[in-house]
Order: sequence, then structure tokens, then C-alpha cells
Amino acid sequence: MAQPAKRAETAKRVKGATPGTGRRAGLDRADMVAKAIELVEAEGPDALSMRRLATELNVATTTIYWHVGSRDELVTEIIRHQSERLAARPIKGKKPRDRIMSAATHIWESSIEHRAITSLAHQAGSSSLLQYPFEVVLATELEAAGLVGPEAALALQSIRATVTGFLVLALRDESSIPRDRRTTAVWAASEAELDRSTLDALATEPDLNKLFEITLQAVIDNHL
Amino acid sequence: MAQPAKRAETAKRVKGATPGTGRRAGLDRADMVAKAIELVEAEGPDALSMRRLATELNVATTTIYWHVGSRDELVTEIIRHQSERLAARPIKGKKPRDRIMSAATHIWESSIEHRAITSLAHQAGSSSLLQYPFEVVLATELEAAGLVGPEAALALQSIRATVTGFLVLALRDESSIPRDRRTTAVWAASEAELDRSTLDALATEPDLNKLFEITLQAVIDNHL
DNA sequence: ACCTGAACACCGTTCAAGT
DNA sequence: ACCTGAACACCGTTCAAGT
Repeated sequence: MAQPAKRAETAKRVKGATPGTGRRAGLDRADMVAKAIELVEAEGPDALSMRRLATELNVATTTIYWHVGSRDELVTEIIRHQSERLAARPIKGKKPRDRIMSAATHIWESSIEHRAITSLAHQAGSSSLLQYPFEVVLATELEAAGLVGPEAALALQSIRATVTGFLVLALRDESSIPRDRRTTAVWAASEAELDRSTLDALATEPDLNKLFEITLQAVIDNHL
Repeated sequence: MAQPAKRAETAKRVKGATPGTGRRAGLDRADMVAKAIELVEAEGPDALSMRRLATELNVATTTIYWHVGSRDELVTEIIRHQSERLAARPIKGKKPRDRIMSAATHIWESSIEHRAITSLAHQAGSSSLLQYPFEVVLATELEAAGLVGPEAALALQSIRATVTGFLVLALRDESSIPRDRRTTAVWAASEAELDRSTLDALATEPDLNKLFEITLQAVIDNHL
């Protein structure tokens, strides 16, 4: 595992470039989280393993444990980072209704933009963690719209559920879905009763962006 | 690994009771899926591993591969089974609006009833597969309500997203969520601006059943 | 304080071999 | 046709040991 060649490399003292033989790696928790995010965005959520990340950082696997703690903590940290990036987007609009819509749309867009991280959060069952900062921003706007206490909380949950649901639909892995829907007994039985145009429409991928907008608007208005 | 004692066991010829030494296990694909479902419902989605299932079946791990194919196929089969159970529930109501609501509520209830399997589907990114039979049932009701072609397909997607979103909220693993929400910078910054009663309401777990109902109704009506 | 190698207890999957 | 053991290439995590 030693690295006899490339002495120049060591001279450079680039962060993390010191091979395993050296004592100090010079990396901290933040560096590891950053590299983890990089890994996930480049190769998807499944590429994130402690061993893989260690290799990427030129460090022993156990070093990560020293700085980060565990895989769970690493994932939590990644999500936290992403959710802060998310909350930083400025909300547009004058009327409360528009501002609420704007805030919700930000999660939708940002989550799709960083789909790998969203999937990671989703896989870890912490999609809600991703939305904490969003919660507080949204709650503020809901209060501005006149909703307080339980009313605000309920509205927030509805909006959150709607956004989450559309995200699941938008990010689901198509490859994991078998083509042969109609193998199911139920499908075969009822298929005949459906209109041809409906069947065609069901088979084509819908434009979720548009649908998200009109559905979310209805959900919001339901509370105002 | 031999099992010298318990010769009576072999005499019984109970399905799957023949120890590893014997040649025939007498198990088929269906038996394995059934046992897998049992395992998941008893110990949660993470308990389902090929090795663990093999032990449970008194069979070598590789035997499962012969019958089922792979872990992915096993999971798909489990979900298919569950979704058929789901579609079997009779839809109530006379008016199309009520029947649509009833169909959607069935997934909600059944998915929560078998939360372990729902989580498994969710983890595997195949929550949609779980809803195929539901799709066709719902599409039929939507047509009865006068929606055809793209209109029916869009309504169906909205409803699907809403149900999925609420399920994610309802089934998320509370243990994986850290208690210290307020560590986030954003939260700390905006917290002060929120009403005390709103903060309290956000902290308490909402009754999702009721909220699911009123939100779903709004989403449905938005398309009718 | 920071980092390492070795080891433990798991995974999914393949494959040649047995009956 | 059905089932096995051994092996490959991975996991997350712990722990005693090094500097």
C-alpha cells in the first residue's frame, strides 16, 4: 500500500493527497461530507459506502469514523447541507398565496436538481429532514396569510405531503419497474372496460411539472 | 452442518422441514415469497436478506436463487402479492366522487396496515408498482365520473402523488430523525418570528387520517 | 489528537459439483 | 430438475495499536 513513486505529490501538500503512509491526512469532517456529496451527485446514492469514500479521500476507512461517527451521521449531514442550500432561495411574490406557492416550488425544483441527494434522503427515510428549513420558511408565509397555530400546522403538512408525493413520482427509478404491468390478474380483468384513449394516456409519461403546480395550488387554496 | 438427531422430523415430511442434508426441500417459488412476506411483516423490511430467508426455510441460500432469481425479483413478487390483496377490497359509494374517494382510501388504509411491506416497496423505489392494480380500479371510477383520456390520467397521477406523499409522512421512521431541529441556522433565525401557538402545533404530531381525507377530497374535486 | 490494519459479522451473487 | 458448499466481491463497525 506504500507509494514509492511521485515524491513531488507529497511536496505539494494538497489537501488529502498525502498517501496512507503519512500520519496526518489534514482532513476534517466538512471535507468528508463535501466529498460524500460529490460522490453521490456523480454516481448516485448507492455509490456512497464508507470504504468507497475512504478510497476517494486517500484515507483508511476508520478515519471517517473518527471524524464523522457513522454512516447514518454522514447521511444526515449531507441532507442537512442540501436543505440549507434549499432554504437559501429567495421567495417571490407579493400576495401570501403566491409566496407560499413560491416556497413550495423551490423544494420541488431544488430537489429535482439534486435528485441523487433527494433519493438518498428518501432511501434513508429522512425526506422530512430535508424539509426542516423549508418548514419554517413556509410557516412564516402561512402566518402572513392569516393561519396560526393548528391551522398553520395542518396546512403545512398537506403541502409537505403533496410535494413529497410528487417527488417520489418524479424520482422513482424507471428501470426497477417491470414492463409487463398486465401480468396482474386485476389489470387484465378490468383493462377491457377502460376507454382506449385513457389507456394510451396512462401509458405515456405525464408532465409532472404542470400537474404539480395545479395540484399544489388546489391544496394550498383548500387551507386559505 | 449435518443433523444426526431428530429422525422423526424427516418422517413427518412437513413442507420445508427436511434438513439441509436431504435432497428435496419440496418448496416452490410461492412458498418462498410467502415466507419472505412473513419475515418482513414480523421483523421489518431490513430483516429480509437472502441468507436469513434461507435459514428460515431450512434451505441453502442458493436454493432461493434457483426458484426466485434474485433479491429484486423477490421484492417485486412480494409487492405484487400485496397489491393484489389491496385491489380486492370492494369500493363503496354510489356517486363517482365517493367511489373515487373510497378507492384511494383503500390504498391508504391497506398500506398502513401492512406498513412493513409498504416501506419495503418504498425503499426499493417501487411504491408505484404497489399501485398498479389500484390504477386500473381508479381509472374505471374516473371514467364513470366523466373523465377520459389525458384528463383521467392526470387526475389519477394527482391522486397517486397525494396518497404516496401522505404515506411517506405516515410511515417515516421517527427514530432516524434527530431531535435537534433547531441546530439548523435557518431555523434558529426565523423561529423568533413565528407565533408561539404555531410552534407548538408544529411540534405535535398531527392526525394524518383526517388531514389525508380533506386534502385528498380537494385534490379529487380539483379534477372533477 | 489523529490515523492505521486486522478482524467480526454480515451482505448479494455465481458457479462447479452433487443427486 | 433441484439443491449444495465454496468462493468472490462487497458491506458497516469495532478495537487495539501506532505516532
